[in-house]
Amino acid sequence: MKKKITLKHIARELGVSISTVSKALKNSVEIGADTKEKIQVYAKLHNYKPNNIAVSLKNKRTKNIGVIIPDIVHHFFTTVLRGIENYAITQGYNVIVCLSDESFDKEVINMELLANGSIDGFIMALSAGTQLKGDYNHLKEVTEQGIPLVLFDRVTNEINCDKVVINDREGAYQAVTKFIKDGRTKIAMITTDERFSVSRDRTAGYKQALLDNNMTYDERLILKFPTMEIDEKAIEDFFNTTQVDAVLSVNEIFGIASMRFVQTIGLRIPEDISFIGFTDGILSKYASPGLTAVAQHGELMGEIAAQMLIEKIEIEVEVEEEEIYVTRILEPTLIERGSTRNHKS
Amino acid sequence: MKKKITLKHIARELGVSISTVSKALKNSVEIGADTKEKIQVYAKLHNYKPNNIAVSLKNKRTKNIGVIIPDIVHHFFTTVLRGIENYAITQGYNVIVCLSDESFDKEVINMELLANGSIDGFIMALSAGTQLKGDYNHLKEVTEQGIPLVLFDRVTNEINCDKVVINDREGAYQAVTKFIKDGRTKIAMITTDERFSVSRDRTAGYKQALLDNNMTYDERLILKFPTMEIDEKAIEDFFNTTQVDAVLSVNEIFGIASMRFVQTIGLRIPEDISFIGFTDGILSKYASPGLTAVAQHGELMGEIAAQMLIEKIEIEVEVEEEEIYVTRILEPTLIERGSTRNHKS
DNA sequence: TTGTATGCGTTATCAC
DNA sequence: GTGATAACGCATACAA
Repeated sequence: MKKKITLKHIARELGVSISTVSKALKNSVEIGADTKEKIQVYAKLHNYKPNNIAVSLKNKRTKNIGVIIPDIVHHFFTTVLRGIENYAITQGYNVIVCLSDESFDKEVINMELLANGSIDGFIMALSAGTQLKGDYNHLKEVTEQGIPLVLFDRVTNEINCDKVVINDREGAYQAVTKFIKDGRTKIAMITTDERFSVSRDRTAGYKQALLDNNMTYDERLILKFPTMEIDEKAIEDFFNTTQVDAVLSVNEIFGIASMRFVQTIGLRIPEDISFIGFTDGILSKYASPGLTAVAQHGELMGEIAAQMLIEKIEIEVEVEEEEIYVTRILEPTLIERGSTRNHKS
Repeated sequence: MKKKITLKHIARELGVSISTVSKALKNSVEIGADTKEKIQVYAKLHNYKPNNIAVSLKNKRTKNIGVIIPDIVHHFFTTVLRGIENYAITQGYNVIVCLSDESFDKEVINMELLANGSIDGFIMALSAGTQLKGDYNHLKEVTEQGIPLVLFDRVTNEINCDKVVINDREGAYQAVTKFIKDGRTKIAMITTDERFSVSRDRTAGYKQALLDNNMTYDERLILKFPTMEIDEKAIEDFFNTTQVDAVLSVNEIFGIASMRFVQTIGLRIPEDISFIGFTDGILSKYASPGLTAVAQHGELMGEIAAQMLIEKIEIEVEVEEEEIYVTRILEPTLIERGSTRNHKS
């Protein structure tokens, strides 16, 4: 077991001082060519690498970014995480991942833990619990400490920080507009509690598109779940009692489950009923027929979030004045698959 | 912007020494009740929390565990990661995630980066690149430095360390046995290069089951891809030219894609052809029909890996003697869905 | 050109 | 009971 070597070891072995070694390894011009050579050779030979922790303590920079997401077994978050990781690594940052598990308490605990020096900044999507509770003090504390924060996807206006979201409203609007163009007249929406920012915005877009096309907004065509948890029974009841010819779903699971069910009761997709789901994920792609989806560009979102965060981390905030925070809004894209087709043609 | 408070601040404010503050906050009996009280109150009020980095430097323990996986947008790894995170958090550990992106080079870079003091131990699944290359020096170096390592799922015999895998061979054996019991006679297998440990073992189980049932092992019934990358065209060619009535797939993507294709050419599942896929994931569950799957119990695997790792981290390795490494083998479970059914009944 | 001293925030040993 | 001091590994301002 060969332990890690430190500057001190090298200094002792070579009979020089620690600072000489330190400078030599940074190729400082202060050090004589021969000593530098000697030290560098020795370091390479013994595979010297500076201790990250010591460097962090000294520099007050960890080169770690903390990511807190509600759930990792969720294709969209996973996609964002990949984007974050990809960009972070190019800038020499590591990603520390914590799961809030949709719980307010876990979110708070994880955040406090990481905020004690482990990370240089946060990227996060709010947990369901936090959104339902509406308590953002843990976020406020972090930002007040001067720790940069970027919120993505599930955000709140209560906090002043950089944000990156997709235009959920526009995505829903486009989807419904497409249904209408295709000749659909009874357009349903499967959504969740309005306290979830994404559901609120998507429902707003749905409604707007109907009104802009002189169609009526009918509450009975809305199937609303309290959480993101799927309830197959409710879906069955809904489709058994409600006549619809198009369905927009706030996530792909609801959409896929609905497609499966209506197929079992003899409806044809897309002839009798067509579907569009948010969050173009792996399920949408491999469903039969494929589920037309509003793509959220998770990977891009992650890259942008990481970019915004690292930028904030690296500009020395000498100016204590009013910070400028921006919200990047990405445009969604409709990915057409077998679950939609022109009704009249 | 209220900066983080340190022991030094408290000491200065209260006119005591730093060590007194440190002890008081640890409730040391050495400190007088009143000073202790005073200090604790002040600390609570100003929300003092020790700086993780400084503690790490002092203790030579980071309370971080490094996880290196090939890909995060992959349901199985994601599941394992959740298991790791769940357990780690209960023990006060954070998870630092790095993606090797199936590349040998990235795996090496990430590993070296984290090994320089950022983490107390590693949990990882080998990248495709590493397996194909067969070069495990980066793992050797880490273990030689005394950093605990747990390998899961994609492992190698070249490295002495704790491992946790499922019994891939047995999983395949069970699947094929079921096909045979159901009266299937032309059982195909979709797999990848044999240098991937999982493919090798699963193929071995497939072969063994055939032989044990006095059936012939026919190379022509094997569709082998060079990597885990899907090639839809090859799948189409295979099913267009080969007559089979059952298919075992080493992953769910290959299985799902195959099911979709055979349905388009008019075959009925499971009447004409039945399917079983490895890695029970979200796709298997939501496919039509559902894909019968060999469940790998990723979350459990992650928990066990984390448990093994943390145990190794926390036992002081005073005894330099021969380490005992164990390999935990989890038994797979067959999850039956619509893609299989008794052929003869 | 090289070395000394100091500090990052904490803990632990030892002296008072 | 309390505090000074050293140490973790590194970086750097300042001496020599």
